[in-house]
Amino acid sequence: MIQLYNTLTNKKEVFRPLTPGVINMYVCGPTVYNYIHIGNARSAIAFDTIRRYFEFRGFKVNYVSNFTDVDDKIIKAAQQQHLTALQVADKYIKAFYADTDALNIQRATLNPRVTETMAEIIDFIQVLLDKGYAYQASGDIYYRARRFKNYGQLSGQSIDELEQGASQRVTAADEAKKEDPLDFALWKQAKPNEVYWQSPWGKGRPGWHIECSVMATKFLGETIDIHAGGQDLEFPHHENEIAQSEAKTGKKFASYWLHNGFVTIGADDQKMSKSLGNFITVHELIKKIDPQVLRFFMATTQYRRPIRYSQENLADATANLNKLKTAYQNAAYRLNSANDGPLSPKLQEFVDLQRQKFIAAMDDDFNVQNAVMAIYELAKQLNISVATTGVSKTDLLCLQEQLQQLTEVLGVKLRLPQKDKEFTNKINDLVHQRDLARQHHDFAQSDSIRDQLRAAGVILEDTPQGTRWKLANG
RNA sequence: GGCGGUAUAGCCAAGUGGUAAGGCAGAGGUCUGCAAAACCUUCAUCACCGGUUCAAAUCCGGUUACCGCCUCCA
Repeated sequence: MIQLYNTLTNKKEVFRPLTPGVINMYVCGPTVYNYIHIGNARSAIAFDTIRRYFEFRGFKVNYVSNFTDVDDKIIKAAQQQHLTALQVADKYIKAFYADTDALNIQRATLNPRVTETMAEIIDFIQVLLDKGYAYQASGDIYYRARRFKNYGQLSGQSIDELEQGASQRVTAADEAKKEDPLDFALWKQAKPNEVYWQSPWGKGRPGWHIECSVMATKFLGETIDIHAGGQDLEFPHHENEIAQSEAKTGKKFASYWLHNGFVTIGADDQKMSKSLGNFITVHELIKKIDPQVLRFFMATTQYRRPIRYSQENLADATANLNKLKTAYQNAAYRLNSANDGPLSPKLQEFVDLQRQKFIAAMDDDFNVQNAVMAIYELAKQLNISVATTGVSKTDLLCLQEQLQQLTEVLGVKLRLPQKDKEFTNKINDLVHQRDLARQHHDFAQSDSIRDQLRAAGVILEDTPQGTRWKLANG
């Protein structure tokens, strides 16, 4: 039984998809005018991990995440870079895939783009106009927020309080066109030299909120199981999506709303955001650190909690990940000399127990902190087994496989890429020379070889089964 | 002003009534020619005040601090 914290009700609820065994999930994607920063990555990692867990539990997940490929920021970037809006979008979509692939984020089932969904967006707006939920105002189309009786249900805001907040601000030029400050744009009239689409209301482009309503309902149906995104989207973006979608279909838009916490940075733990300018792009960061470390760092924090970005926390994550990788690799080395034999029932029982604990923790709103404990238990037992005389290959493989499977749910790979054969032979040769020196108690010579290898990034470890080696950088 | 979220050891963090999981770092030990890796041992009364209770980090009331949303932002 999986429980999710539903932002719509502010409660943990038992998760029941509309169709048993199938999950339709929509995650708000990025506006592609820049490289994604690690806050964006956090969101992608959080929901990728959730998706992986659902799949681990046997669900089929239809995972749709959009690209906002036309908006003010893109148009501005295009003008600055002397490119078309389309070219800017294409460039950063490509970069998005490069970054997310490095972070082992599975590709979505579908990544629809706003510019490829224009006909449906126009139709959708037309329905809202026909139903009286929208109105024209000098070329723009706005949504009548007050007309939608449940407006504010997701964010827990009362309409009047919102109005109070809004009233403190200076009214912009566009505000004057609206009937009510709460209203938001569905369609914006094109300004000179802007990219535009032809509509029944003239040349223009969609407002920000409408695209997600259209794409979610188009590709996943009028009622979807899970709608997800960052906490900053809860209001007004998701609130407006509900208003648009439910006004059109008369049906519940999404059963469960999930919102991930922010990445914070600096002494005062400020939210990392593009508007504050305090962001670090994935593109730059993964030049300096192993993308798997970033993945591990973010995937091992429960999705609703904030993540404090700091060198210390990153170093912590590195150490923890290395611990797991080392256990996995040491087992791989030990397998060469392990005995054949049946699986020990006691070990089987232990492994099953850890797996159950992992599942119980993840079932509880993806409590990854508790889930990861089972992973550490497996790694510890693996280390103990590796050091046990006469351990069977079967036992080692059972532990190793389970460790691998559970970390893979977090999107973290423990298995190393194949090393170059020529390189491997060269190292093995030196290791052999060192072993000979050690046999003759020529420790000056053996230590010299070890130092030489260390300088080359190869670390030697002597075990009762012989000398194993690994690369310093993992 | 409204709404929401946090506050547990140097750091990350679990824990929703029964006397503080786990990881990193630190200290000590075992193993090793020395290392490395690993294993073992050790390390906190839970922001503050008051209340309920045989018993509270956990429930109730209040206070403080920090963060976020209400405007484009994952």
